[in-house]
Amino acid sequence: MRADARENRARVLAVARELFAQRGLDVPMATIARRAGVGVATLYRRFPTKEALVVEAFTEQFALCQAAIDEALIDPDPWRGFCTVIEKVCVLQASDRGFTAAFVASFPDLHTEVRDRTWHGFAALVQRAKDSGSLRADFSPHDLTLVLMANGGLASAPVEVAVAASQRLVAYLLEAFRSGTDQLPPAVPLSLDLVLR
Amino acid sequence: MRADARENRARVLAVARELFAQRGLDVPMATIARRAGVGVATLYRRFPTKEALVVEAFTEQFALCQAAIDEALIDPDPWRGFCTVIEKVCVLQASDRGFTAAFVASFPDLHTEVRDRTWHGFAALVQRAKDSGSLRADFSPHDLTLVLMANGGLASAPVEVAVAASQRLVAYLLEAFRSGTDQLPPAVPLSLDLVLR
DNA sequence: CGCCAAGTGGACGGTGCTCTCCACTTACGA
DNA sequence: TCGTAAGTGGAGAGCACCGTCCACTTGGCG
Repeated sequence: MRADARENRARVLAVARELFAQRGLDVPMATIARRAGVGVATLYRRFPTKEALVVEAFTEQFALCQAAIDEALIDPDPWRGFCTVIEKVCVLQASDRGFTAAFVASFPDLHTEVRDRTWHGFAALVQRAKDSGSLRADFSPHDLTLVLMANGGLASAPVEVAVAASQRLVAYLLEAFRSGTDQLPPAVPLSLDLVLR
Repeated sequence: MRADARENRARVLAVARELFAQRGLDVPMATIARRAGVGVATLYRRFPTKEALVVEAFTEQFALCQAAIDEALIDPDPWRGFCTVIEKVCVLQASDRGFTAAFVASFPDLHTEVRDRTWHGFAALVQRAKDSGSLRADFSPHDLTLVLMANGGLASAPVEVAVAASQRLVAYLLEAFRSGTDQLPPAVPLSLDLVLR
């Protein structure tokens, strides 16, 4: 690959990440191209479709999620590990407007590879937290999806507001996850497949 | 207005309500027209713009929200009143895919008239619940918006799933609203203006 | 230095949407 | 029954977007 081409590709990706974060996924490809100082054709040569660009632009964030889980599994305090994961992922989601959309948009592709690993990691985290007595027994791993979807609902607000709101929401939820005095409606098996439509 | 015209108008409105609930607000006007057995022109004659149709289609639901608050203010048990409002509104929102979008889409029009009334009603409800000692003191009326936005995030799932998920989410949140042992991040003044973009 | 594959940009086709225009039809008062 | 204003449907204007095509430019190897 020629040097100038590689540079252009990198610039496109950077611009895409920025615009997706600020304005969500419905930024026109032409806008991204213009802001990156290239023509649309260049953009499409590197990323055959918009979805491809989206996926590539967000793989970094997905890796961060995975890393958060891995790290939490090492934390000697199971409850703190559990909380940290939820807090980290929610901040990530709230501070990047395209995150949720990218997540579902790319799900058919991530397929079982990354997905199952993340899921099992989180399930383990949940079990550890339950065993230590800090997480309520009727918490379901599916509740992670519940949290993600709920938190995603904040994305329509401007970023700083969304982050602040997300922090308060997460604080409320974590408190509810810990105490566990009341009877809950049954857990809903929200595999993200469902969400994907 | 001629009899046949009135009938057509009603049919359009019914179809619109149904389709918006099932599929969200991005149903094409042509689809609504076809399903109602009329041409697009007829539709546009009655509702000069798509937004007008949306607003008209959802005024019923808005009234239901208002009624829920009024009713709750009469409830002798302040905490039960508070819970009922949140539960009712959230179910409404989760079972109708277009609800949230319609809510924000029509906000500039509802303007101060309905809006302030709803807001003051809810604030009163909150105060009552706090005074009775059942609602945590650091709960903010702005947290209603927080709940609405979070609950709105569930709307991308199929309706029955969304309702079930919403019920569990609300149960978690209400528990957190009641107990109130932990320190919270500050409330975020999420006036819906902000959400509107 | 010169060649050419790799790279480029902008015009353009295709699609799907909202809303308008206008020639035609129909309810209904007189 | 008949005239007419109210009502109607469908074609299409206008717009925004995704993705393609092709004549042109340029980096960098030999």
